[in-house]
Amino acid sequence: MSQALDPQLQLDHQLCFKLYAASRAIIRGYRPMLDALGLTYPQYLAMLVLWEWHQQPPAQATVKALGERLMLDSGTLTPLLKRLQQQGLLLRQRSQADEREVSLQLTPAGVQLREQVLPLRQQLIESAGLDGEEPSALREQLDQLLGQFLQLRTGCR
Amino acid sequence: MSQALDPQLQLDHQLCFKLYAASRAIIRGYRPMLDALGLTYPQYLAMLVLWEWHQQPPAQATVKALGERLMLDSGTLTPLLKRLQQQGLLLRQRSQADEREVSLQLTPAGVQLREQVLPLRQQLIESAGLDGEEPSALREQLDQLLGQFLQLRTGCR
DNA sequence: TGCAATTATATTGCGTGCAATCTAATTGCG
DNA sequence: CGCAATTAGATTGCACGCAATATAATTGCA
Repeated sequence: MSQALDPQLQLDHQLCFKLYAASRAIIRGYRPMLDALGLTYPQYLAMLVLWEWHQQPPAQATVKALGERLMLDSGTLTPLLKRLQQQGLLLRQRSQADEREVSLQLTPAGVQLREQVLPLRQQLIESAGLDGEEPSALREQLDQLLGQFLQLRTGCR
Repeated sequence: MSQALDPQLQLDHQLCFKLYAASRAIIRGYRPMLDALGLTYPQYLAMLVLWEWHQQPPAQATVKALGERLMLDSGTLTPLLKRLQQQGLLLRQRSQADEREVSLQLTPAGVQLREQVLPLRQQLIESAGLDGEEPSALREQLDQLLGQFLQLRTGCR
């Protein structure tokens, strides 16, 4: 009696939903680790970049550069970075050369926090039953997909 | 002079970041379509489920059932559904049999909105250069990944 | 039957995402 | 040089996500 469902519009066929759900599920999985670090998930991503920059300083360690790396804008980053600063993990200061820019640098506490991550991360990977090699194919496909959508964006300009 | 970066903690090696970024990029891509429909992305997902239910009514068309389908809780869904109701797309009413439950049903306007989706969606797919077949492998891998993380959750209980 | 445990939803609070707007600094062109 | 255009951040407003808590209805067990 009921009509066949249009597969185009079935939730379970939507790649977008799979991505959305998988992303949230993984972030949920990170929660024990992040709670131990006292960070939210996007704060953790920002710290990953700042830790990289600490080891290999980039030309400009600014809010803009961080935004490009994480694909987030200042509307998201400004309050997020203020919270990390309040936690004593980093400093935000206007650069003298160009006062429009705000340069970011880790405090010693910010640098030190990194040492807590690796063991927690190992624990997370083990409890999730991921061996770390497995998801590389998935990662490549996501890169490709992301590339397509970024081209779309750029192509629209 | 600079040390080698620990690949474990490089942002670009994090599957979680790829998923997070890809999910947001795709949602950005949906924006023109969603603006035309007057829906946000999670509202659109909710409507996808309600349209399915309209064609194949489930045992219980409740907030709880919707939450299980979308993996969202009432803290997210209650205000979202209130907004859809304000837009005249659905009705929320306590069920007589069990007054704890709130049953959901589309209004005629809610049912009709579906007809606007298919052409807009076709347009989106074309402009993104996706032929619709391509992402099926990715979808399966995401399913697998999601399954792993859900097992993790369930296993913890 | 009575009352504790469970269940479904609602509410509150906080931290994003992101569009839109604002401000201040810098650039670049006539 | 002077001024319009651009650029980097900050701010505002709105809608999620989600943890924590509250409330009301239902279940189930002694």
